Amino acid sequence: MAPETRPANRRGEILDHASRLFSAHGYDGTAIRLIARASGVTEAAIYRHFDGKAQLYDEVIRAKAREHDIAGDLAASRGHGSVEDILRVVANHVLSLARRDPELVRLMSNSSLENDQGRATIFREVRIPYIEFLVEEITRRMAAGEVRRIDPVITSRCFVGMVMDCALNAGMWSRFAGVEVDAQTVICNNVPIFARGLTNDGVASPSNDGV
Amino acid sequence: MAPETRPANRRGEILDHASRLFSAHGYDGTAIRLIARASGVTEAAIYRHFDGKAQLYDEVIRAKAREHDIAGDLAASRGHGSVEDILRVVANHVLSLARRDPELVRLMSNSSLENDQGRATIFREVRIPYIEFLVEEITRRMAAGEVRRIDPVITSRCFVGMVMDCALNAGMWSRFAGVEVDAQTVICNNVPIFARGLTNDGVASPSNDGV
DNA sequence: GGGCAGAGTCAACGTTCGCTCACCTCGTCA
DNA sequence: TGACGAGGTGAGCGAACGTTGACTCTGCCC
Repeated sequence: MAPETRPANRRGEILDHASRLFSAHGYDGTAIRLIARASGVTEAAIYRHFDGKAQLYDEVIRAKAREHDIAGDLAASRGHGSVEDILRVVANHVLSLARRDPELVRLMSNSSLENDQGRATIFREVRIPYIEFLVEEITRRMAAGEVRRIDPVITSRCFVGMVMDCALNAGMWSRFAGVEVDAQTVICNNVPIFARGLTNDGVASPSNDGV
Repeated sequence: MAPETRPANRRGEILDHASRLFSAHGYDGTAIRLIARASGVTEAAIYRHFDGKAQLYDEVIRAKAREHDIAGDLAASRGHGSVEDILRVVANHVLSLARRDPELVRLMSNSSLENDQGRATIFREVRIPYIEFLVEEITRRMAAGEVRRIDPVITSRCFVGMVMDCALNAGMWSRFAGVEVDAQTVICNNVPIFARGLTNDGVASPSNDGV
């Protein structure tokens, strides 16, 4: 077959196609042959760029996770607003990330036990930034008296877990309840509940309450 | 090979071994040969009992999910105690289920996208019972004025999602934080937060607060 | 006793898997 | 000009995969 024009970044192309296919069919369900065909090269060419399937998968996960600067995005909101505002920032970011990058969502829910390392990589790159941001904010506000005495780490992990679970299982919700639930509706319902449970006075916050 | 004694319930034995292996290695990662060897029969024998690998997997999921009568367990707590008590019942049940049946947990987090049906089965058999119980309880207590005006369905789904995420990712927690967090500690921290956010007066409940 | 159905074995089918080898074709640079 | 390395091809390796067909054994019913 005539290679009309040889692309400058074949490696990146392979990574893109591999990412799409891995997220669609899982690790075991995606054959190197398939990635090669999608990338317009032979399998041997892939082995010029990557050491093997496992390493290719790891690179896919790493690249996908590093595409987003979660910690950087969140840093802009550091120390601003009420606890409720902070929770809203985190929830909004998670859900918009899931909407913008469905492949990442599928990789997150796909990571099998064989590839425990990939699972850990996603956890570290995607989940930890949210948790650490939240821990810091909650701890600060607990010291200031805005937040009741709770365990900031457990609380942050569980809140992030709740939002992640929401993003991961959005498809299931519509399947079983019939109705599609908007992400904003979920946030408007749940963030105030959590915020109210966290704050010291039982009232959500001095911010706007009218929704 | 001499069949010393022919077991009465070969089919059940195969299901058991298949369940263990599928939960350990995933769908694609578990070969029929492996299940056969573990069950002490040949592969052909498995095809005497099941139509194929996909059907075997589906039966595994179905059997595993039906092992537990979640709705029946919860029914005993219907209408009793405060909202906080109800949340605690649900959280306790989920986490004790996860502790008693690690295979189920692994099947839940393993279900790949190829086997979307298995994923839906688990969702329906395991998650829905919790959600429906919670929706009913919250709706009742909202009518009675104990609970603020929120969306019972969204709230229930998110609470169950939070607890499920907690159960599913317990292994990751210990890996990244180093310390193992006890399930009871998580419940004692989070259930009151959620309950306080739900109730009308901002105070958790008339129940005991001393922990 | 004879036929039969269920349960199991053995051997193999065709396919797909991850991966490798020998070879080719460029652009680069001394 | 010519050596060379990066990047690509085509063929094919051995192994593992899901699945099947022909056969055997065994207990049960007529």
